[in-house]
Amino acid sequence: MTDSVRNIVIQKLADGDYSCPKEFTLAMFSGKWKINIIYHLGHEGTYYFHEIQTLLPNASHKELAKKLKELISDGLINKNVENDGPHIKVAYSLTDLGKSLLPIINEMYDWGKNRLQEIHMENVKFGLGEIKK
Amino acid sequence: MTDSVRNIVIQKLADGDYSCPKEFTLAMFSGKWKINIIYHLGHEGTYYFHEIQTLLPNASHKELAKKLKELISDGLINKNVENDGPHIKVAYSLTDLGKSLLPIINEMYDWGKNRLQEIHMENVKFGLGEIKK
DNA sequence: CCGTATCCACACCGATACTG
DNA sequence: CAGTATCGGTGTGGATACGG
Repeated sequence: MTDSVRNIVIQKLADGDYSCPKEFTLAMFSGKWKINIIYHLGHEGTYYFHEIQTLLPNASHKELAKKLKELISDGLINKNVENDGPHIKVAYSLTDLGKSLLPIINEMYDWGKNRLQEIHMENVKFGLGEIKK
Repeated sequence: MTDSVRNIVIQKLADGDYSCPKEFTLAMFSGKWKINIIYHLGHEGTYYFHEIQTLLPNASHKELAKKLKELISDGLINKNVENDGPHIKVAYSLTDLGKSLLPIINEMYDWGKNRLQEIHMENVKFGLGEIKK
């Protein structure tokens, strides 16, 4: 998904418009890969940038960096630069604010899992001709 | 926000890829105005198309119709056409599946409300110079 | 190793207008 | 009243490359 909600919300805040709390929350994790980043950091702890890359192999280097930057500016994750030898390693982890989002994301996970199972079963039945509908 | 998650998820389903339940759920209500539509229908019941238009005055006629159509095809809302006199009235309401999404949206509302209050207070304090940071 | 810039394709969404 | 088509501006995100 894209991210236009986030820009709209940012604009609203700049205008002193504090309406629509649910859109604000949605803006936190809509935007490609964000919900996955939060989920992984929430369930498995700290990751280095290159580790996140391997966790999300389809995410481009550029977008990952961009989304991590946005998550930082939204206060959801921390960044920690380690000067480890010749190269730099950057560690990311959830802030307390980021952690407070986990219950919602977990609920989304559960809802989606149930719904996907339903759809899958419907498709199988449909494919076998057991349901005409 | 935009809607590309939804297309990605639809594509995944077509490919038999049932991974990433949280992205699937996210795809249900990301897309401009969708979360507001679900919220209103969930809290206040059935609305006619033109009523939804007045509830969301900034939403264009076209996008509203499009998003409602998507919500129907996702199984979240029902459509009911009434032949009421010279003109047609179309009533929309949540399905049981749509209702099952309300706890998540309500949690998003609460999280956003709290967070917006925090931000607002920080800004006020910052504006008054009470916090340097 | 990590961040950012450029270029480009494409999807979204608004305004508008036309149909039933 | 409700749905759809067209056109055009704009934002998103991928590939690639360069800088720190």
